[in-house]
Amino acid sequence: MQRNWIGKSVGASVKFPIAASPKSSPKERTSESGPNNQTSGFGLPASDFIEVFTTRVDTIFGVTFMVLAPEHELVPSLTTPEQKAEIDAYIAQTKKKSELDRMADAKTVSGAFTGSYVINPVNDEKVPIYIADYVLAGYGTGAVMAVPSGDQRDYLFAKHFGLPIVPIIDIQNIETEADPTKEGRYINSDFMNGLNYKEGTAKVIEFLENKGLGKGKINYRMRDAIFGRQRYWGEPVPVYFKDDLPHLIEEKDLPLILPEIDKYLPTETGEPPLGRAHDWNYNGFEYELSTMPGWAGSSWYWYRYMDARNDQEFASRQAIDYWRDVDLYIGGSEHATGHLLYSRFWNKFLKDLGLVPEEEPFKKLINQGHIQGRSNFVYRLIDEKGAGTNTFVSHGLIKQYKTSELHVDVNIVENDILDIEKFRQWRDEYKDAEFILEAGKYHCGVEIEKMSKSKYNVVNPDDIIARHGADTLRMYEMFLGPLEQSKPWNTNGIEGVYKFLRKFWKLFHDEQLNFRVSDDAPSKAELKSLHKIIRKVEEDIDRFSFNTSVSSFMIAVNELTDLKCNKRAILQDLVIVLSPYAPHICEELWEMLGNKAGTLSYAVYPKFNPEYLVEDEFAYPISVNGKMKINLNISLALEAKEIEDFVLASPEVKKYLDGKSPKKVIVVKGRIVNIVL
RNA sequence: GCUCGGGUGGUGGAACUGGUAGACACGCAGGACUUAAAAUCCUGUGAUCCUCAAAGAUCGUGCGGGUUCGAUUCCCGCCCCGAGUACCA
Repeated sequence: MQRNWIGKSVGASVKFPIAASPKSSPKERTSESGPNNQTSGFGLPASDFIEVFTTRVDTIFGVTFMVLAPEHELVPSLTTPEQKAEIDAYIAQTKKKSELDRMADAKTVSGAFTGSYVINPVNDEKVPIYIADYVLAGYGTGAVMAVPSGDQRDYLFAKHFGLPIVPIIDIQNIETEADPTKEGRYINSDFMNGLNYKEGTAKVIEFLENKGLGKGKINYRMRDAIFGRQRYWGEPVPVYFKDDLPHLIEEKDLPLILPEIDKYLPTETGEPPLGRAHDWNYNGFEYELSTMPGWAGSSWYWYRYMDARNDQEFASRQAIDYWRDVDLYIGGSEHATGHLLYSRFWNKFLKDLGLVPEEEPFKKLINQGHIQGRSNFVYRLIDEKGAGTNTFVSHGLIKQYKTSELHVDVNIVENDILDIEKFRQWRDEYKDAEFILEAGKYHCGVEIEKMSKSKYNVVNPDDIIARHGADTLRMYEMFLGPLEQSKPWNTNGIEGVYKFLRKFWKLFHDEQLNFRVSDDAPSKAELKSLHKIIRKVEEDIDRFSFNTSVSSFMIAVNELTDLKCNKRAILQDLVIVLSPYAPHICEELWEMLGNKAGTLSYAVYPKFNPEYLVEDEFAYPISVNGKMKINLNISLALEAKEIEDFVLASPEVKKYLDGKSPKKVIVVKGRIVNIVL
């Protein structure tokens, strides 16, 4: 995602000489363009050329016009007297359009002819110069060489203004739209004719370089790089103005602190809020009134966290060398292109200055998913006149009726079944509502949307905590699925987690719910259950897979319940392992087990002992031609050849062999046996 | 258009590094306990076919190919959904 945002494009920069027009001599143009009359990198006056950036310099023989952004600095000097009215009108029209309109309006073709021409450097053809708002002043040079046969925007523009469209590649199909292909061989391209894309590009760049009119170039585009904000909350910029020129304030006067102001609004004259400050100046000189954007601080704040009370420097070298970088960054993917990109950028800068040790600021990044809303609907019956009635049709039956869909509060719906009584109480207008039911129940429709009050799909966690407790909510959030996945909030499965916690509690209690834990030595099976979960949770935490841990806890508690296990030696360790997932209930049980209250967080995580998990037999799946047929219990002490003999000799397998001898037998010890017939 | 995710039962999801697809949970169905309900417990639950039953067979991880003894997993080509972004030459 960041690659896309940086916007690297590999291409070439090409200069198109402006054709001398009889009505405006080069001299006049030079005087008009004033400060632009500098020499360019090519050793010629900049204003005698229009420079463009292109990623397809190979298509230069297909150029049939040139387009400048309306804001381009050469527009006034290029406009001939006959075209002045049209150009002025067009510029006025684009200025009126907001940035948003311009984007929304992307499909409408508009533009105006300046009356001037440039010379195509490869074939000396005169090419008309237009202006159009599809060319952006802020990107490249604000000018494009238009190749209507290869670029769709140029194509539409050419069609609209009746400009020629010249095919330049033999296999190009340009009947209905532009064809940007790189396959095929060049035509209508003079010295490039017959060459392919790679050869042609090299050749044309060589040609332009020899003439001093072009060179290969890589363009970058950095968005949102503006560093000033006209608002109060932000770091003030340590700059003052003297004779209208900006100067940095002395280092000894840092940090510059935000001044107090009466209200956080622009001044009456339209200055930013800092303009309201009284006596806020630098030795009598005015400060810059903009403040820094949010990403100024967010691009390096983790270093400040390392040494927050340091009033001498942003953080001491000692602190930075100790903490170095951020081990794990968890955040939403909406930060991937903004905050996280700039953070890397700043960090590389700080590294180059030798102020920080690491090239990259974050070791690991996780984008957590978003919880979406899950809306429920009821379906109101419509009468012949098209008016809504007070009768509601269950979702499965709506095809048989004419209905309109209405959002219903998800808090009066359970597992998509509407609580009819609560619905009647929900709003006065529904108090006499009638229902057409399916098997006695009203089924609601479902849709995934943003969580929003207007959609009545907002679920308040407090309600869930009141009903099931904070541990249930916490575990259910983990149980829902992988951390990185977005999904709708849906409490349909919450009962399972709630039941699990009660079952867990019951392990420590007898049938009358008296606390009862035994000090007997644990059995092999109990130790196996415990150590399976110790290992599983350790692995799962390492890969941030919390949903699978919760499942495994359920398995462990189910097994221990079946074993009727109430042994301290097992349960105390289980409490420790479960405590990050269900801290409240575990803290309670920890204390009941006789430990000092509040010390569970300091308990040592139990040590996994693989010996308890050692098996001496394994139920090998036996497959025939890759398809699983049966399981055979075989000692794990046997080696591949012995396993093969055992399997082929067993009567259950002989049935599948049908008297034939197998072509091949694959044995993977401890995993599988596959017989190929 | 581009970039990044994702597609597995009725549902949320599991499957380590190519090795028993559907763990765990919800829902549903049936049963036990109960005057009843709640709670709790037990059994079943991918689809199709076959059978009185037991058992069995075939298909099955978005679609089409490929590699492999073996593919949800690897490769090639598509389709669909979600998020972000966009006249960027």
